[in-house]
Amino acid sequence: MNNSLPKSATPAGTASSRVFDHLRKDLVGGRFVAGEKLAINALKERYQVGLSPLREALNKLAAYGLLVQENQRGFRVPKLSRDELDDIARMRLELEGMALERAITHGNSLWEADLLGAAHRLKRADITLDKGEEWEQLHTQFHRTLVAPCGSVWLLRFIEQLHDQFDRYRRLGPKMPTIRQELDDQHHQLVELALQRDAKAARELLDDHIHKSYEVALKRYQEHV
Amino acid sequence: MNNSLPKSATPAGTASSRVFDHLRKDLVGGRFVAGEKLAINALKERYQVGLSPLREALNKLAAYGLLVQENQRGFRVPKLSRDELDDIARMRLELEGMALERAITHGNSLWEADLLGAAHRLKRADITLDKGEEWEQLHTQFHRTLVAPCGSVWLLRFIEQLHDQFDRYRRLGPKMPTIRQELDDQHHQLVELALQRDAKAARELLDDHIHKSYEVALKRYQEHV
DNA sequence: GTATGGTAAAAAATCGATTATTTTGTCTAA
DNA sequence: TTAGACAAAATAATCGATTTTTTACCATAC
Repeated sequence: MNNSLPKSATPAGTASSRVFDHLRKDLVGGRFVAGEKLAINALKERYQVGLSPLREALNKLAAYGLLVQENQRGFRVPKLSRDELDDIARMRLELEGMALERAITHGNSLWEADLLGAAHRLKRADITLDKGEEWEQLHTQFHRTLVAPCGSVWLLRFIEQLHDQFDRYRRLGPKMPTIRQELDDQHHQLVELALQRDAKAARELLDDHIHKSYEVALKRYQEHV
Repeated sequence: MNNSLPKSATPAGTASSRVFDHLRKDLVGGRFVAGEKLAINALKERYQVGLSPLREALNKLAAYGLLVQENQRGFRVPKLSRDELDDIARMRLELEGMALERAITHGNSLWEADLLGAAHRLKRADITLDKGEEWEQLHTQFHRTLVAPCGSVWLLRFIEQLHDQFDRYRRLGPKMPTIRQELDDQHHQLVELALQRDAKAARELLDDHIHKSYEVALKRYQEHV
């Protein structure tokens, strides 16, 4: 019997995990305003789920740091602050730099292929497509691939968390084409340096890359307040 | 009217947050066997809560990394592995070292007082009292205090997470009095070096401290398997 | 005017029961 | 004996309703 049919609208997984993924994307993408208190009943409607799976997702997001939970008074979207942005950027510098050096040491030829693929897909991405969501997806994937073979699951976990937090700032405003091009170029330079196994140069470039992204994020934050 | 009476058994907070705290302690303290599948109904009994708050707590713990959640098949206690222990210890070296240097730079006299207090309470702790739980509490608190003024909330968050993970290994077996004494001494030496603002020496000592703790944890893990 | 207290409405948290999925056990056919 | 099919049991996930707590509003006293 053929059980492999797509079953139409069964995206696999529980209602809770689906709403978690969706909410996470929306929080990182700035679909909620920082500091806002979440109206659970409205979210039920918005995501078409019941209360239980929704609350489970909210609890997970709170533990993950994309929400803050106050006992007996629900969930809110964390406030943004200059201090926190600085903190996040600095931690990205430290942790991603560390991870990149390790990745260049350990990464094999499969990694090289993945990296080339991820960079290529990112370049090809249609930035106009639904609010740049496809580009965002591929951009995240590229940075994930870059550090993937660092050998530490905890380091990767922290980096992913920081990325989500950083993007809350970076994605506050619309795309900035000029600086955008510069950052895109750096992605390819990063791949080259990685393939050449030049850990030192790669780390310096990544530092610069994060620094430039930080400037973008900071500007958007300041315009946004 | 006097509303400030203790209200006997009202430890404040929601059922969910209470069971979260309790479960976290039990998971870190090794009250569950690694790899074990959690029987939710049994937990309901054990912690005297309903299904909803219990599941919310489990979801938070999964996001925090003290449980693994598999869609449609509940929660289990994460397995232990040599590789992961190595990873955790290495990350502790990196992150706590970084945090300690920053703390020594930024910490003020209030911090000095807190640190002395935490070290003193740790020394005074009755290690025989209920399975050393009081000592564990104070030990955690000491290490938290040590790095507290590092200036990065994310760094502190990651360090706390790593501590919980590390303790799953360290607390596998019973106390080892010989090495225990050596580690206790180091706590006081750390305070001294911190007060002297000798960041370099302090970091080296902390490295050694974590290294020794790692040896303990590794031995316990190997005996435990 | 400000503060205090009381009530109604809203929202959060929790419960009890239902539904969906996985696991277990048994039987049958090769 | 073993693989597969099926049913029954166990467990996970979700729903709908209830309970608890907070918030908003208004009246009264100082």
